[in-house]
Amino acid sequence: MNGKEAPRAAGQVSTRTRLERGRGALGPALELVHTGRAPTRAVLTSELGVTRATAGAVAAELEALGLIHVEPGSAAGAQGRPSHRLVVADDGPVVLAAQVHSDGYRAALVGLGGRIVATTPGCEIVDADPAQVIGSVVEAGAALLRDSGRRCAGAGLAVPSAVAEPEGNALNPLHLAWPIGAPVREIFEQRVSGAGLDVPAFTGNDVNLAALAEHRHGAGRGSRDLLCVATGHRGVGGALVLDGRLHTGSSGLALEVGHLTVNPEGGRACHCGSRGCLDVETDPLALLTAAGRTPGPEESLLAQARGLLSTEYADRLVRGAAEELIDRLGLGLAGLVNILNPDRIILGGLHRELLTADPERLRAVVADRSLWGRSGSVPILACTLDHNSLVGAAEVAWQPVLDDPLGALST
Amino acid sequence: MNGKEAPRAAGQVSTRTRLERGRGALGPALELVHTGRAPTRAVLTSELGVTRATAGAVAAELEALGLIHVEPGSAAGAQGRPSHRLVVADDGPVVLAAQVHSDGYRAALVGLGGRIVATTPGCEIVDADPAQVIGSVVEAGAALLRDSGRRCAGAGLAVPSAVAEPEGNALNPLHLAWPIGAPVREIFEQRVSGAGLDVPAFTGNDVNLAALAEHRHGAGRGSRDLLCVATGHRGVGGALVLDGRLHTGSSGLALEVGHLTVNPEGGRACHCGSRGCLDVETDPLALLTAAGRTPGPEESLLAQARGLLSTEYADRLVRGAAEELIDRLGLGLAGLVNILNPDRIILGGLHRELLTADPERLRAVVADRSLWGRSGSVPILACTLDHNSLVGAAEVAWQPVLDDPLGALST
DNA sequence: TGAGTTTGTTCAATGTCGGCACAAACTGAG
DNA sequence: CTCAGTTTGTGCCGACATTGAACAAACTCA
Repeated sequence: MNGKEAPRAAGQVSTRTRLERGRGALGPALELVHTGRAPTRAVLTSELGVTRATAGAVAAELEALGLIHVEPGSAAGAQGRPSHRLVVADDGPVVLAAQVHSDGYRAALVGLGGRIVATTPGCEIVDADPAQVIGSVVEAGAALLRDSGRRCAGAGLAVPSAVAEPEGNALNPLHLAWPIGAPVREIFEQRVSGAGLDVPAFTGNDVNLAALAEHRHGAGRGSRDLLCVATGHRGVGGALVLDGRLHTGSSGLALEVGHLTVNPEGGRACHCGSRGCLDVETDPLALLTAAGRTPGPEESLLAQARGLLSTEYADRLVRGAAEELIDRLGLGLAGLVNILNPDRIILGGLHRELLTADPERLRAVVADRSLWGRSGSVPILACTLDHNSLVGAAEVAWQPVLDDPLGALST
Repeated sequence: MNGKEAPRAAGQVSTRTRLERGRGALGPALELVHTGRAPTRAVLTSELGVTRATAGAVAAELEALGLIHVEPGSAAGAQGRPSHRLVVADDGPVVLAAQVHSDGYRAALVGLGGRIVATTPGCEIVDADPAQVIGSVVEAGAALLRDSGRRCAGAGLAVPSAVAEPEGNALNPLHLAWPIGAPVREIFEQRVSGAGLDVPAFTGNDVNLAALAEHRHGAGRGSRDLLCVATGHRGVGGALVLDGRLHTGSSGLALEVGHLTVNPEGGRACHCGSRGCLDVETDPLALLTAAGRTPGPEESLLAQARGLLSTEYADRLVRGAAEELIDRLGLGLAGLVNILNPDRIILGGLHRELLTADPERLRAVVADRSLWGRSGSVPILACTLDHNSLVGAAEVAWQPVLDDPLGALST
């Protein structure tokens, strides 16, 4: 108990320890390469706002970590010495991405840059128990991982439900027949570590994750205020990406846009108790019934609705139904524009098809019902990424590495 | 043209120059003192996450800049050596804050910590020309500044209109009889520099600025996702403060909540062409007419509505009118909660009075129409600051100093 | 082939911040 | 009143990321 031999450990320790620091610009640099905004070392230098010396050191360190490759030379055609190309390492670590939706589940390995390295085929769900389903998809992903022999840096899961923060419970997995409040994050974390993976695991809403993926690798690139609205098989989801970060609100429930009123004169009854909600007015079932079709059991509602739009759009009834949905969707988007003032809107699922069917009509409705200035003429684009929820699940799994490559990979 | 004598200046210069850097933690430290979150040097140390040595150096530098005072000792009652108190300098710089609303204008000098150092009485508007009005309020502020003899660090103006970014035009100054699109920022900047003040000048919407002020010094302290809704004399405004920063959207038009539909069964006609908008259903005029009163010309509508609530709330007709407005307001807030998922809501203007009249009713409506989890039980509080728009105008004027004290004050 | 341009590399200098030791200022018990 | 215990302020040194500048390398164009 001699003070000299046992100096107090709790003296004036700062919150940031040495280990988790690493080189300061390492994270931002990796994010620039990851999102394709730094194709060469020269633009990395200017994007980071540092000297060439620092950028060189940072790039070298990322290469030493096995995350990127620095490829010298390459005839650029421009004047001066060609800059080294920065590319994502094709033999680097991957993350395990998983998605569950009302029609099935899928697992994949995703590298930096949003590249899907390997994927399982879509599997059907045979059990309504969330622990079973999540266990299956994690197992499928772990099998992919074993086959690939690559290092795993994290795991992410996309579910078709709002996920409450900070608990990680699925609050409305209505179309999965899961119990309300199912602890999906806890289940996923358990299954991931149960599969022998000692990596951080994240769970999020599928539309949120899709928006994140589109922001980094798809139609949302470069946007600072990105609004994403999508309908999958049933119901409508929304997401907002602000300054490159997903905005999920204080408890993960932001952008639950399904119950915006878009049919003031009544409309279809919604399970929320109200009528004319975006959820029931613009989803695949709404299109089918508006077109006078009775949905069959052989295909998913989304597939049937898509088929209707692509093959029978000339039909007067189908076209009328589509225009009705477009008007309703436009009303909902205009309401969101007045509140959020995004600089870009991207649409996924059936909404994507509605946009491509008649982009002018949708844009006109949004502009007409938005109030002032340029907010009404916000660009509306279609999602461009395949499996964007899956890639989004990978994005959140990558995030710790993007924030602090040295710290996340040293463990 | 000798390369040796004239070295290229554009070599590998980084974007951050030496002058605008200053000590790294200087800005965060000043913000902590400014918002009252660092009353002593000890908590400054822990809040910044640095060592005592660094915190001491930072505090000393802020004192050398004349922004704060470091007062040694002060019997704290607790164990150990009492920590030096950090207080805002009462002889330091001030900013010029100005506000224009439909009833008049006011100028003030505001120090750090949101302290109003001096203020003009409320002045009536005699001219509908924005340049005249803004000129008058700047002149009044400049006179205050001359009398005080203190240094001016910036200027801010609050206007009752959406302000489009990046131009700074007032898009809906309807109740001021200003032309739509009046270049208020340009006018304000011109008048400020015309008054001999070589300081940055900022212009914003009054509710936005009020929300910022409440976040830093009032009912919004500590909130990470703050929603503010307020009605002044006519119309309803909203604001969102995310992580301490005002969220104005991509072109300054976010949170234009006035045209949310809150009366689905028709309701009053709004100038936007629709019916049942929040704007016309919950403003002072709506209360007066719902209570069967014809507004008189002697007082402002807000004052008359406030008077009605405070003196005649026992009246069946008045109470019924108030409850109708509360239900409509609750419907609007619930819609915003579903989209934004704030962790706190604060209400200003007449909405504040409606909340205090029957808080339970309002909270019940919001909870009933919000969808899941805790998002519906979000705390709803009344604004607490006097002149919060004025203090908010000061906040944006202070912002450059808070971001980089050394750079902002060295010029 | 050489001038001009742009980029990568090396290295010393700089400034910030962490870690440590010690002094200072208070409380509370005997 | 004194002394142990606790918490905070200060001075000093070292680690280290980053700058700045000089120089080499790689390409285009005349």
